[in-house]
Amino acid sequence: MSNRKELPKAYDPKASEDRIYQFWLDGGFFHAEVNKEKKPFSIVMPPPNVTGQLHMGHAMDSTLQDTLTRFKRMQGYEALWLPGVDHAGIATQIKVEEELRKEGLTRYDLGREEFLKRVWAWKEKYGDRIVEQQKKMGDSCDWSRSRFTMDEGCSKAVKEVFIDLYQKGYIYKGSRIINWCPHCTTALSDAEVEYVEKPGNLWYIRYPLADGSGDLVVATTRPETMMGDTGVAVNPEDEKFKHLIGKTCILPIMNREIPIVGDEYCEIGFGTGAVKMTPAHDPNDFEVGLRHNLDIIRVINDDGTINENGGPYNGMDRYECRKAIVRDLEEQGYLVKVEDYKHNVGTCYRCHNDVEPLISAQWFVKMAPLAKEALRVVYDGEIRFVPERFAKTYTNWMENVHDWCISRQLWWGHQIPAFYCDDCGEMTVSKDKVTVCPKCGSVHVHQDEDVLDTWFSSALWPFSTLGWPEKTPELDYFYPTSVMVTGYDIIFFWVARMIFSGMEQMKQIPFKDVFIHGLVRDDKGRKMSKSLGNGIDPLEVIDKYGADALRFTLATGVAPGNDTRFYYERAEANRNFCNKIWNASRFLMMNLDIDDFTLPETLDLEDKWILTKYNTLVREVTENLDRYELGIAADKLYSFIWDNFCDWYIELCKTRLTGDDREASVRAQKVLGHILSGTMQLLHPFMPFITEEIWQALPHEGPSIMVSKWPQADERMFFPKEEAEMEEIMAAIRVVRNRRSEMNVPPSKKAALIIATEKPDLFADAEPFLKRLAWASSVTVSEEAPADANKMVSCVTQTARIYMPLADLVDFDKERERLQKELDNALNMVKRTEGKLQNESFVSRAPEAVVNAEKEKLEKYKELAAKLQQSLNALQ
RNA sequence: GGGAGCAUAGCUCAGCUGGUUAGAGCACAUGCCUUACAAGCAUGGGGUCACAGGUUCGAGCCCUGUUGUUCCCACCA
Repeated sequence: MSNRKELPKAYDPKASEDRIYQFWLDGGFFHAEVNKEKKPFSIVMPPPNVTGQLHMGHAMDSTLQDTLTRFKRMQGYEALWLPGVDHAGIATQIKVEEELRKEGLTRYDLGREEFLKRVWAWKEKYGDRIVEQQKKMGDSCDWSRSRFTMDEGCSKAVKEVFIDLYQKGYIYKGSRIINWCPHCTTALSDAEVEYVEKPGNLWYIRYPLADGSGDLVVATTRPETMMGDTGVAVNPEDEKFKHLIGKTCILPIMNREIPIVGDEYCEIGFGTGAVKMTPAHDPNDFEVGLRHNLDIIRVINDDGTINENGGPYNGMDRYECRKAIVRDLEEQGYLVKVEDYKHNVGTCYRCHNDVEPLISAQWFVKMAPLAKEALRVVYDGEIRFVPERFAKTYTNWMENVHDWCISRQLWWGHQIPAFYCDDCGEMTVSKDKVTVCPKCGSVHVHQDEDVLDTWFSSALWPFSTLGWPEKTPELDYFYPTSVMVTGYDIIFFWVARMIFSGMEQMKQIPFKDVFIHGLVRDDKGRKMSKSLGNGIDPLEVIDKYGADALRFTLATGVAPGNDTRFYYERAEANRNFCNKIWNASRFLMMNLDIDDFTLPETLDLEDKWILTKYNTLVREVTENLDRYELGIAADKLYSFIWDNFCDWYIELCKTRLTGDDREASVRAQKVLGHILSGTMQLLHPFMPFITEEIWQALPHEGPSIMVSKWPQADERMFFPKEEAEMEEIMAAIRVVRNRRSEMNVPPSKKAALIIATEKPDLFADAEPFLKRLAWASSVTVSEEAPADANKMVSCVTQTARIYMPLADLVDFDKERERLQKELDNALNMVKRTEGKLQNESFVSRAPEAVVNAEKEKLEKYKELAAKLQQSLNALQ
């Protein structure tokens, strides 16, 4: 017996995971180096926010990336998974400001420099938290190469790119309508605005014509902007209003005379047909204003209050103002009517407050020239989206992309490297700090106060993390990266921007494949969110069921790119799977007295069967993983391990392991060990901890399963004939079990089996299996049915008629009925298959293999039907 | 307005380039403490693959349309 220590009955992830992770770290197995002997495989991790705490989305991201990385590493690639953290401008600044507020302070009280010190301190304190959580997931990142978007190298890359794009004329500063968040007090890009349908009103307001000849009614959802109205637009083709173009009307409350202009933008028949124009607070009005030279009057402050242009409403909050102005309009008789109206309101993706469109001087990236290459590489298939449909999401967006507003009125981030002379107003864009104005020589120079959009630095992530702008060996070796793994929710924010940045700076794609996954939702299909309080903490799941169970849950049962719901029941099922694996290996350990798993010269029938299944599994799992079909690969592993290996092969081996034949026992141990350790290797990318634990406990070569060589399908280990024969035995076992179960015969009640078959040797050799797995007291094999068959229970497979003398338990009328039903079924199949084969066009057009399979099928059903008929006759 | 996804067992979902009698987990029913595992074993019930056409020798899968549903983009006041 084994001298190894007794293993506990259930797998305990807590006892293993931290220890194993530390073992991997100590072994340096996560580290990747430039190694010309090997092919590179690289993934840069989408950097989680420094404010962050691991959530299910990260857990999903991690699982997929780690699975791919571990797979490729075992396949012999130099596999780099490069981790990092994002400074997350707005999110982090908000967090620190909240902290300050508790002390009764604002960032302005501290001043920029002091405030930034506080943020850095905060980053030091919380920045590693998520890393610790990623380690709990088992992530095999090269932590020695971890990066931060605001570290020295990344900051250098940011400046370099800014200046490059500025010099090419792709970055410019201009006054345009931008999305402004009054809560975060910063500009946002279009991508950072989320539109939410909200119930609102449509207010109809009367604007009297200046010449007193009548009035004009406009409809608006935003009456609080009307102090900024500088015109009214009507469609030039509109018969109703045509004659008013060129005239003026009086803006109520403000009593300002404003022009009526004709513009196509105004749709005939929509609303009242006349639209108030507020160029400072609406992008469309702004465009119309440009065409007709309308004044631009801004009425809303950065903090969402009304400014001095707002007349009586000066100082009011925008929503207060809305109420006040509606009341005033009504009192003064200008309000014609109010309708309920559902409309989409832009909200800030960080704080979810309503965004205010307003005119402001900001920095922009001109997108048209950059989009061209970014589109080409996807059209041409240089970059491939998996699943493919996301390529369309990407191209649709990129084809219609607007210029990117990149300046943010924040302090936390990369400060824009533009310098202004206080004396002559000259602007200088420079990598190095400018202290003297190059135009007038003044020393009164200050840097632009604004910082860049967080996504500006993320856009450079695939090359900035590898050392760019320096020409490092890492950059040369690992770039372009192999695959980008991320959720579909950040295709626009991030994937799109990495692609055009990569093309512009590196002249090379940043990654070959984009592997897109969906969102993890709660059990009711809702998005997990803080406000709903329905988020499930991955660490809690790990605590309860183990990291392997969590990973397996996230990797299976979902088609690529689709959303998935998280159920504790699924994690539990996968925990049970861990336990199953654990007990299978425990079983082997208890029966193990050899030191190596080299396959024996002689293989038994069941060995050939499992080896055939196993080698098919190796081949398929490898193919599936290569095609990013992780769920399919995992499913195959699950059913191989549970069904083929545990439920059948281990049971079949028990005869040899418990028998007296030493040679036979050794053969079984070798094959068991060979398959189990190979299976652990195949499963390792999905379930790294338990597979390592088991692999270490078994005889093995090398320091760790994670650097062991990925199994190869062995062409000499496919035995189709024996595979089929074994399955004939299994079919017999199943059919006996089935009959016994129907008759409620307990396993303790054994029965003699009398088998009539054309393959007596095969079934005679299977006697131990039949005894053990079909509860046979004895097995008699012959070519003919017994004479007293009519007094026995019978069951039939394609190759055998099996009789059990359990006559006392059986109602022979029912028995006949059952056999007749089975016979009818078989005859139906024969008919169906014959029909197919008699179909001339099927035979001539279907591939030969399909036709042959159909012929085989026909033969089998014919045999089955014949046997059923014989059994039935015996009962007459 | 544009684009995309989904609709398969009671529930949640797989089903890869069309090819055996459509699968899994959970739930359900029956019988089992069979010396790896009751977090287990054995057996079973349960599906006109949303609907209607079409292509094909063959359709859950491809095409067209319909219905329901979800999401993304655009943002008509």
